[in-house]
Amino acid sequence: MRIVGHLDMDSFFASIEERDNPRFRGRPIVVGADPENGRGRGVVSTANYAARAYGIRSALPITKAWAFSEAARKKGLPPAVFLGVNMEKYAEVSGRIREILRSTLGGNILIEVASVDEAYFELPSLPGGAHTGSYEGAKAIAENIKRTIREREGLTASIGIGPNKLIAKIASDAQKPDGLTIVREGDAEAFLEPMNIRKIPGVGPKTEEQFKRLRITTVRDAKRLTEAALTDMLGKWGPELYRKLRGLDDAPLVAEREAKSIGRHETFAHDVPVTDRVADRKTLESTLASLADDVYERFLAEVAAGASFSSFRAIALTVRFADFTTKSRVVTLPAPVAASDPHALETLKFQALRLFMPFLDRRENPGRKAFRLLGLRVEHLV
DNA sequence: TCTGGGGTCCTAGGACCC
DNA sequence: TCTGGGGTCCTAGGACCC
Repeated sequence: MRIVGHLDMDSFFASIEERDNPRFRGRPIVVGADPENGRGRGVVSTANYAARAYGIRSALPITKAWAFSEAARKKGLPPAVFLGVNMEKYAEVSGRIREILRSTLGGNILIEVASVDEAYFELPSLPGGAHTGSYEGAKAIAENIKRTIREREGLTASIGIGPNKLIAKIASDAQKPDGLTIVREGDAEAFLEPMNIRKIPGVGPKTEEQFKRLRITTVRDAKRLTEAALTDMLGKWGPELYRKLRGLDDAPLVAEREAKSIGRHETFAHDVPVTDRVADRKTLESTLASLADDVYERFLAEVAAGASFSSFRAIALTVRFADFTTKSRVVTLPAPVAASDPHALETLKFQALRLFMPFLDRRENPGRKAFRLLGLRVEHLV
């Protein structure tokens, strides 16, 4: 038997901003793109619970968030406060929370940092299957973590405890915010059955749509399907989902994740047309160059910080057109480019440009569509 | 009301080799 | 005289997650 915990910070970015800006305390707060009075480009990153009451949530277009806020204002409610994403600050807080986890849990408890605002931990079990811990013990640990985060950071977190990562993660979401949900092994199936199929990590809009056509909305409904039927439907993911629907998951915690690629992409404030105008060409080329600078800088920083890789072998370019169609082009180089190579950045810029040039051309861009986004990524890190 | 930016993983087809 | 089977690498696209 395993005992796994999942810690999930509550509306992390927005909560940090609310904490750091006392004048916004209690107000709806939206962290994300600049709304530019309703004409902004981009989406909501995080909304606090007051903003969610207006219908504002993560991934919502910022224009729509603005409209919701305006609608509330016209009803005499406080409008939302819109703030940009200060990733450096959030990463710092994230690091301190990681330290709280480590010090609270002690040395022999495995921790997996899953993202800037999520982490798993697992209580050690003995080879025979007996357990050094218990669900009661896990509950005390979770309460201690939550209390310490509240005292030291002034933030709330939700924690789920279960027999595996899957159940722990779904449990942490079950009673947000400031929740603590414990699901014992024998209760896992009953816990999942009434839930919407979308609660299973890995089931997104497309899979949901496939299920809808079969009149399936809940986990209980989906359990009607045999493993073979799910495999026909979803390929390799089918058997995995078959087990997840039954609360089964043996994925181990991974203490140290290493990057497999490093990239950056940028949406233009206004689409850049394909013209012969020098200014437009300059915008495209200088954007590519600055993407390359950033990617290379971050790649170097990773290497310097002791990553297991020290070179890249592939370069990928992403182009998104005004109509949102997206194309990618990858080149795998004959030999890896080392971080120490004095021409590494030059190579990156040259290859980026080489991959991009055809998109200015009728062959790769017959409609002469304007560019919405450019992206650059180094892959195949070795 | 048009749809960010950082990623991971999977699929499928073609080239190429034995 | 029309076509095998296994394996690897590469490329493009898409689903999904936070």
